[in-house]
Amino acid sequence: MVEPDGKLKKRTLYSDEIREVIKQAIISEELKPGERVVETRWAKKLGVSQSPVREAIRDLEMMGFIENRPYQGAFVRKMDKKDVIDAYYVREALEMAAMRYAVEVITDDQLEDILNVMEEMKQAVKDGNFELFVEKDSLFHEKIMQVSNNELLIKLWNQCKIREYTSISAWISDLTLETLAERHNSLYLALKTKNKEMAIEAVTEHFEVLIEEMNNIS
Amino acid sequence: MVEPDGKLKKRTLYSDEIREVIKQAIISEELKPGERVVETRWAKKLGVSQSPVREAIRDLEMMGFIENRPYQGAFVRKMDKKDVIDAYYVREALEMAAMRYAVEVITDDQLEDILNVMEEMKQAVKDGNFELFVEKDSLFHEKIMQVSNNELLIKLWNQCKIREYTSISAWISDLTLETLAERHNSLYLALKTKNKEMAIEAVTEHFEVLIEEMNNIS
DNA sequence: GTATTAACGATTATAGATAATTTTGACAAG
DNA sequence: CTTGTCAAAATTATCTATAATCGTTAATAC
Repeated sequence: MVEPDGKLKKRTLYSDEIREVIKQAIISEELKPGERVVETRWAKKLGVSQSPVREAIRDLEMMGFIENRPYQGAFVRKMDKKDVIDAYYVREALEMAAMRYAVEVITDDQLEDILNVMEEMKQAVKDGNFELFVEKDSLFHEKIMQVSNNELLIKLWNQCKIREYTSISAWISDLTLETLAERHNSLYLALKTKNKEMAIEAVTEHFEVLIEEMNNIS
Repeated sequence: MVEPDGKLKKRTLYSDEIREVIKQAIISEELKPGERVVETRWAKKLGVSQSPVREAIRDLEMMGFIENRPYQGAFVRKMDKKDVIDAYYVREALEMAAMRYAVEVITDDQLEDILNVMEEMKQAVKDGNFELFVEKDSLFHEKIMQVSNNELLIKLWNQCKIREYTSISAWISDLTLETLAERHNSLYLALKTKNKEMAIEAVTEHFEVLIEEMNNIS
């Protein structure tokens, strides 16, 4: 499988890789909301058979990117304002659960790790690097979730986090990134001081603001 | 497709049906935790091809029944005490979110519906019908979730609810079913009086007790 | 003209066969 | 007795082909 020039040449693509390709197509809006995702088309396009494409589509359905109707096909999920707000409510519940537990068990190493991510996030804002900000923001919350050490919690959280991708770019411009970044301070502070009430307050406020801003778009 | 005797004779099984068959095998412990679920075996056993069995297994993985490792196979998930407690914490978070919203929007019809289910649940206890109790208990909570009108919330809740199946039978005998049934009263009352604080209190207590009892087992 | 049905094309879902990967077990070397 | 190598067996992942289903359009009956 290793060619003379040292490059890897794979015989075929795995369903995981196909999933990522289609996912990127959705995120980049190459595939638009409501549009159909035809198994055979993508199979031909990627030079693979129908089976792994089918699996990829099923995975994307579970992740919330796609809606699947029996014998009718798969469609890129349309996400309206309510969907996004609903997702925020769920995320609030899950991150609240994580934080309540995290303040009791977080280690110094984990605290430092999270602080670093927050600094990188602020730097990304200063540099005006939107992509990097989104990545670091996501990582910041992910680190907190991981402290909870609750596999199921993390799994579900990942499923509702996804829904941001397609919407965030639409409204982020109306906010100053700085404000968003600064808001993570209180989350970090609650963890650092191991203050449960502050943690609850911080999460509540974090999402109140996000939901509020989402409501003001229309 | 309809035979002379009037029975339906299907050409083949759909993956959904296969999923249910395997799920039942897991719940009934015909397939034990840790045991392997071999695609080709089940295909032969059910007289279908590998494809729909594979899909069924993937679905069961998403539902938390099965653990899948690439090129190694699928195994019935082992569920230890921590897994069950973790699931309770997540359920608490999700049901809390649902209740907070439900008290504000619940209609009289929905209230009556929930009351009826609660009565049926208590009746099942009186009759000593364990299976029916579990079904009604599940339905009770499901109805509350539905009031929230948050699709994502319901979807995730369904995923963590599943984890009870395999564990509940192991410890339920140590509790009086009556106590369990009675505990739903405060949940209903909070909804009826549309009292947010009472709702929060009720959910918190409900799961505190469940988690406590889970901890007191082995 | 409208409603109902039949046939077609496109696509999904499954079947049957092949390729890729891991696991197992026998055997040899240390 | 342990470790490592190799081939065979078992199983997963994918490929190709076929069957089932849906949506549409055209034809027919009323």
